[in-house]
Amino acid sequence: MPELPEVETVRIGLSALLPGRAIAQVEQNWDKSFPNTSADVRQFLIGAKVATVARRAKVLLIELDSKYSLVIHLKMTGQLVFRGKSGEHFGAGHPNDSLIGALPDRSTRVTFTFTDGSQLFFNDQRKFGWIRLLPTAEVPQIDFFKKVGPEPLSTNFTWKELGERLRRRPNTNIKAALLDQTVIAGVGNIYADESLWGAKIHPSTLVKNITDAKIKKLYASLTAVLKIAIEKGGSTDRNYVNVEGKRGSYLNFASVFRREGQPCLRCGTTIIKTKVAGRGTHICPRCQKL
DNA sequence: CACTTGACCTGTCCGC
DNA sequence: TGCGGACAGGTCAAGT
Repeated sequence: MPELPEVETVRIGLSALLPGRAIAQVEQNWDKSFPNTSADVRQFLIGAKVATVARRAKVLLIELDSKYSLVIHLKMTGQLVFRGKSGEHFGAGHPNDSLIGALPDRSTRVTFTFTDGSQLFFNDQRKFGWIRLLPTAEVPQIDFFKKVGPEPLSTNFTWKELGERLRRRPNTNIKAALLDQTVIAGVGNIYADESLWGAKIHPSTLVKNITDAKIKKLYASLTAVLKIAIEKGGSTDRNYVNVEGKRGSYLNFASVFRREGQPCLRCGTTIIKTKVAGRGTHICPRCQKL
């Protein structure tokens, strides 16, 4: 589910809510969602205060004042929903806009309760997501962070670097290369399809057959799509919600994702859905030719 | 080694 | 309505 824009939206939400709050209690009903608890919980989690909330790739980092951090991956259906103690409302808009009802519910895997009575719920229908508690200094050493590629929206990420990194996978198709987190961080199925449409590249095109001119276009469309998606609060296809339980609106502005059967916004040709790199893939068959 | 496929899970939707 | 199968936004491990 959540890709870079969705995780960034959650990070922004948590950054406004969590710092300064101290954890009083942690409950879980599915051990695999938060495997390393026991002794660590008591020593470095209970009583610890949230310092900052950061993001790298699709991973959230909640840094505590105990020199430990909560490392969270939402995978396909993870949600982090914050609730004040009864009656207390946080965030913009009406609380009834939340897609999530009373919590905990049947998809709640972990519940963090803060000393002021507020709560953070980790919901995860498919149970693929996870939370780890690690010493903050060791976080960059986990396998995923050692291998993950650069942040596409960082100021020093250029079209040339995108090209160099993509071309380490010359014989695979461009969609699989974009989805490969060791090539570039944070791109998933939605924004791969959106950015390839923007650059008029067929997702099955082998990387070695893509020109520099096309790489430049892809860089421009990818960075633009990610920025717009963050502005729109991400994409809600099925499960994704922000920390208030509300949907993101990017799909109202999407060019191809979930628009099969509808006209291409450039040429009017009907958008089709196929399968590339094992994933549902949306293309304009006229704008994106092999 | 480069690349692709299956597994991890639950829930929903579609065709018979 | 019931039931089987396909599919869903991610990432690893295992397979070719």
